Amino acid sequence: MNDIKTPIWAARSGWWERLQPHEKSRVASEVGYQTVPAGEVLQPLGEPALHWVGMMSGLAKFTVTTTSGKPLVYSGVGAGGWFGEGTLMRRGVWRYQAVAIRTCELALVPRETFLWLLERNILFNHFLLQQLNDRLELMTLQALDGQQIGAESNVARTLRHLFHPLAGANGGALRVTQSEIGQLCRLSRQRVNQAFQRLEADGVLQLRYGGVEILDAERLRAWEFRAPHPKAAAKPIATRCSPAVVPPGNGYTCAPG
DNA sequence: TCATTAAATTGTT
DNA sequence: AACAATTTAATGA
Repeated sequence: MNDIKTPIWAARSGWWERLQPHEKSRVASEVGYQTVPAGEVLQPLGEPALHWVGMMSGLAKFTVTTTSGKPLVYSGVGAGGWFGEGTLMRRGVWRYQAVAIRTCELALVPRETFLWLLERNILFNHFLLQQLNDRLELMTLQALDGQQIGAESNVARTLRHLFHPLAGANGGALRVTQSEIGQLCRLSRQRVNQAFQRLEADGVLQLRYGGVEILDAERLRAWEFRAPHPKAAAKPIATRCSPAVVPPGNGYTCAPG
């Protein structure tokens, strides 16, 4: 009775070990599986979300359709990642599309099972909070793209987001081509290649054929906030004070030069 | 197991 | 975008 069948995706799921034994057995007995070929959607837009979706293998991009009709890629998910919890929690319909960049093998946890865990297991809730917080930070930083953020920061952020679920597993090896990274952060493959080489020169990763190996996760994270132009970084807001702007005797002093 | 070929991916311009 | 070089995967002897 106590022999719980451990699904093959459990080790890298990030949340399986947080379940009680009887919770594990329910999930293991109710989880479903599906394979989605490259280029097809993982979940039908506009229809009620029926499952919490886990990526056993493959790579997918999240897109929304803008008013101009063109799909806008805003995030991605790789092997070990799970998505759909937001839509499940509000018991809503899919408002975004997940499109398979490569063939994806999915694990599907039924909605009722997910909501059941959500109501009873505090450790499971902590996992979801951490994941939602990660995604919130990811998108907050995306607002800075093209402004004070360089391509290296963009690539570093996308890499961290993708390999986070399986950090530690595979020693940080991530099977993602440079072209696929380009799709996820809307950069040309060439620019991604350039960014990769700079990151490799800094020692944060090792380039491999068809993937990368993360060597230093902390330094990779530091790249997310590095300014693109070191020269123009140290510019004070005001270098000179004019008497017309700051009248004398108000307590302010003017910095020389 | 090895050699040959095609396909995929990378690095460069 | 185009090109050459490199790596992997597939095939058959």
